[in-house]
Amino acid sequence: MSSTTAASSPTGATPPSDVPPFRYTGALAGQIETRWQAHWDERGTFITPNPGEPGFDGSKPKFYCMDMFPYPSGAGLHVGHPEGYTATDIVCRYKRMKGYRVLHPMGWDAFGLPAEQYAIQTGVHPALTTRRAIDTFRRQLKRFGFSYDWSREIATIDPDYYKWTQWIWLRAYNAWYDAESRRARPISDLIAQLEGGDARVSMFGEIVHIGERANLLGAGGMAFEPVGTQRWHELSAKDQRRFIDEQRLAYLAEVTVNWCPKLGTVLANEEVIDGKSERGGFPVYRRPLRQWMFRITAYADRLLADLETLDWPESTRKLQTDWIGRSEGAEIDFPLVIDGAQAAGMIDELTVFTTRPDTVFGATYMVVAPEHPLVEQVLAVPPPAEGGADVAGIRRYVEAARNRADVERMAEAKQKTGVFLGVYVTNPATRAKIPVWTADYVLTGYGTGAIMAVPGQDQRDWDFAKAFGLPIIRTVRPPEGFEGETFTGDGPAMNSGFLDGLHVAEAKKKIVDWLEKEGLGRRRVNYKLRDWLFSRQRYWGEPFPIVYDADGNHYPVAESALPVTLPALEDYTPPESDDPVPLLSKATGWVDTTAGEAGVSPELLPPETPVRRETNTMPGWAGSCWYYLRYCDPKNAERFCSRDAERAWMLGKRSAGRDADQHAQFVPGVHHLGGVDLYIGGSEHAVLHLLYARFWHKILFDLGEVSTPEPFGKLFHQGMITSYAYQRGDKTLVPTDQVEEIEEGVFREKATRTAVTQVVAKMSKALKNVVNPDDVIGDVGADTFRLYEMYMGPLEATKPWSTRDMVGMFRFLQRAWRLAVDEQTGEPRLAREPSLAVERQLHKTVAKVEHDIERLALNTAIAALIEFVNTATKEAEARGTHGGGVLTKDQLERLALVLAPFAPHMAEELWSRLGHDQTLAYHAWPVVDAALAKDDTVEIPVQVNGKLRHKITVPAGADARLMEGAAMADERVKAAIKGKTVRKVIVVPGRLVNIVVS
RNA sequence: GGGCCCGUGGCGGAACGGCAGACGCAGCGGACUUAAAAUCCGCGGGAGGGUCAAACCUCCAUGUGGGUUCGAAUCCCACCGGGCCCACCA
Repeated sequence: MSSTTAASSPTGATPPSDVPPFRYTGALAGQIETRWQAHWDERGTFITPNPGEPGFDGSKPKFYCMDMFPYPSGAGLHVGHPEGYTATDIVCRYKRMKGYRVLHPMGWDAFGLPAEQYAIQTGVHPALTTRRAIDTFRRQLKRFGFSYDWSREIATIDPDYYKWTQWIWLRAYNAWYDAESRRARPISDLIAQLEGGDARVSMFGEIVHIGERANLLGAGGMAFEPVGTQRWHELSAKDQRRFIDEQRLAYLAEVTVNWCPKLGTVLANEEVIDGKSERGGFPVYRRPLRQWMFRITAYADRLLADLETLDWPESTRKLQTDWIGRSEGAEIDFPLVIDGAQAAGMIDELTVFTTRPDTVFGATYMVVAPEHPLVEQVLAVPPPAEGGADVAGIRRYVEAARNRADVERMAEAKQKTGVFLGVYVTNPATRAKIPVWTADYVLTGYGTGAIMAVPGQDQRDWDFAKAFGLPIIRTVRPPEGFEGETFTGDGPAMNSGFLDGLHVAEAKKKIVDWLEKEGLGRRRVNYKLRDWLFSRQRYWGEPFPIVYDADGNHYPVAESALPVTLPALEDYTPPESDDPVPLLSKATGWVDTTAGEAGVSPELLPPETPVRRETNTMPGWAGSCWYYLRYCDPKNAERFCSRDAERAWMLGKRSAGRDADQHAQFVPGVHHLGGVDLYIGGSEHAVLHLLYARFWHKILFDLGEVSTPEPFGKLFHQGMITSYAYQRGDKTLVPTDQVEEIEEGVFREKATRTAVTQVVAKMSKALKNVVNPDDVIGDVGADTFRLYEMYMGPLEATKPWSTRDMVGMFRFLQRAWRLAVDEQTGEPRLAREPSLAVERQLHKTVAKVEHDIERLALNTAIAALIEFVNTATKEAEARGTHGGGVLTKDQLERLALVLAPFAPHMAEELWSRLGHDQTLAYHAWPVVDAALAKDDTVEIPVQVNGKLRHKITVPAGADARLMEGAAMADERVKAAIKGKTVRKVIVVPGRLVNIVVS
């Protein structure tokens, strides 16, 4: 018996000899469960055929139901894992009985840092430790009796799997985003356009379509022969190559990265929390580095717009919306005041993005990010030292800003820092000459990396202006008596020339119209979302299918040569360096090869060409971006997923309503939103995984590889399972094993005998309040465990684990068992005649369970089952049928069927004891007789002035007149309204009567 | 600093704007037992009245204070408390 379940466990001890042989004990539950699990495994009960395979029935509606696959850690499952898994299992088992063909797979998100860090310590290959962890997870999951199709099991570390991860990446590498048609297209289309002369290249490296309206920056709507563009054939081969490489959806770029020396890798913005690494909490520094990027920004508008079409939690849609961060505003050009010589190609104007163009009259200075090109230019060609420009000071500031960890920057966030660059621009509205500063409160990645500072209307600018004595001009009149600093509310414009008197909205419109007319600016939508940094310096990830020649040009590995397999290393210790060095560079024999060996197409490079492999690897998110597609066809060697299989499982008719997919039909070739029908996982993935996967899916959709625009039609987050913990007066937590309960609800710390209070906290090893699922199942069985976790509360809620409470679910199963099975003989207990009351209750229960499963209210569904069992048990008591049964065979069968999604092992056992030799997994769900599910008469509360006075009993279908009459005729109601004037009578048929008197 | 969510018995939680506390745990009482465990049955928000005991009756109760409504745990506003997320995004 384990230490985690209290001594009060009903079943843990060896049963004494007087326990009936067929009593439902933990031991019997264990026998029943392992027997049925073996049965399902041997018969392949939950193996799901694909189109073209025997047993596939395309006439059934599809239901694709998926869990977020786990990272198999060495520690094994914790109680949080089975929460979501049990919920999906219940829904899947229910849907099968409802006649759906159900796809319910499981796999492993197996690349990741812990295995690599373990390898650094021990030298054991991560593949080995990961395989072991997977075996443990699989064994543990099977013990829960989840109805996964294990024949579809995948792991992201399988070369057969990551071959296709690399393949999809190559598809993105060989694609570009066509802004005209708003979709990704093969890059060969772009080359054909350029070669055919339909498009040109602007001096800013943008594509200009001939005959279309030019989208050239500052071109002012020019058509035909745009100035400053070049014909494709006028470009050198090198420039052509560079241009094409810059257009790719997966592209290489020198970017400022988040470098984490402790982890020995760079991190995506999403992986940096408060300037520290999400994993480990180590400091993160900014470094310029040449890295693989994903052009997710090209999809910002579609990722935003399509959120509306998804049946997702509101909170998650909002998180993604905020992350994408759309804001409408304008770009405004501020020409540089040029005093000295200006060489060709030098910056001569500063363009800023602002959401408040109406405040441009109040722009008294400018700020650029320390990484802004203007800073480089100032350092290279120092301006005249007018106004105290100090080149050495600028250099010092910029260096410091770059090398400072983000944590430090944030700690200092309130204290504004910056230096004057010694240059000026002209405010296009006021024609005033205003100074340009650099400061780290302006971020390089957002907008243009430069701002116009309006201290009167922006608190950050106000703080900066105060710190450096810069002028402040209010451009919106604050309300009477306003005593704050910056005023950000609405009000009439002031000090703003022709805008004066206009409120913010009109002022914005007027100024942008003016700017556009004058060619000084333009309307602009800006997104917070930045391109996705996709390189990591780790070992345990997917290698890129890329090599470099001696000149540093990159070449893709041909699709036919995939996968590029990860080499083994002798030593996993990261290279000693202050700068990011990929771990794979240690595999010198693998890194240095030839184009032919690496599998580069001979059309791109002669096979003997010496090449160096890309040594960065893909981040942990890569494998999870498309695993739901691989499940559809996990063994396909020709394609990541056959088109038939993809359509069979992803394409489905869905309408917007939550429960509206009940009668969905699979119609080949018809275009619906579709995707996974139910995806359950933690809300910690609300932005990262779920945004990345949507992005990959849209690329595949654009390239014609998948048939739906979104991967996950319906998403649901299960809540966290927490635990009780104990808190001292100073709010520190005491490990659970150092606390004793001295009386009901009163706790104290054993060592000090001081009182502690019970609080709810995350389970943690340090607090000694971690529950091991294996122990619990060993005591009470998987069915009880499943019921307990689903009964704890609403699926989405955070709930504390309480082992003590589990006995309730065990007792329920025991009562259900005793209702059906003779504890002495093991024979079914059958009634000859059904009780009408019990029959009615059964219909009600089936209806309630059905309704609740559809809305994922599994706790109340179980409550309904308990009520039925209690009703039937009482009926048995009343009849005195201790030896015989109270339920007929038919009723017991229906009980087994509705119990099956929740406690599948017991349900199968009952089903087989009732004489069936086939599994109930695909048996039809019991039909509800609506007439029987309703009572003949109902009790109706009668209120007087909204206060409950009495109850009356009326026929179920009673109309308002009948109800009012019955209420008025009731003696007690008469007494309550005696001597008063009835003003109004409100009757809600079937619900209540309210008599308003005075 | 901004945003979102949540406050209901001793505990977990029920409750399309319509009987607050379903169901479970813990507790109490009883049955069975030499006894205990297990099991089964019953009782259960608070205060007061009523009764041998019940039934029953009255008032107060969903963090606090307002509001909307015939009627509010539910909708709106403010505050208090707890949690989560984002955070110099111009």
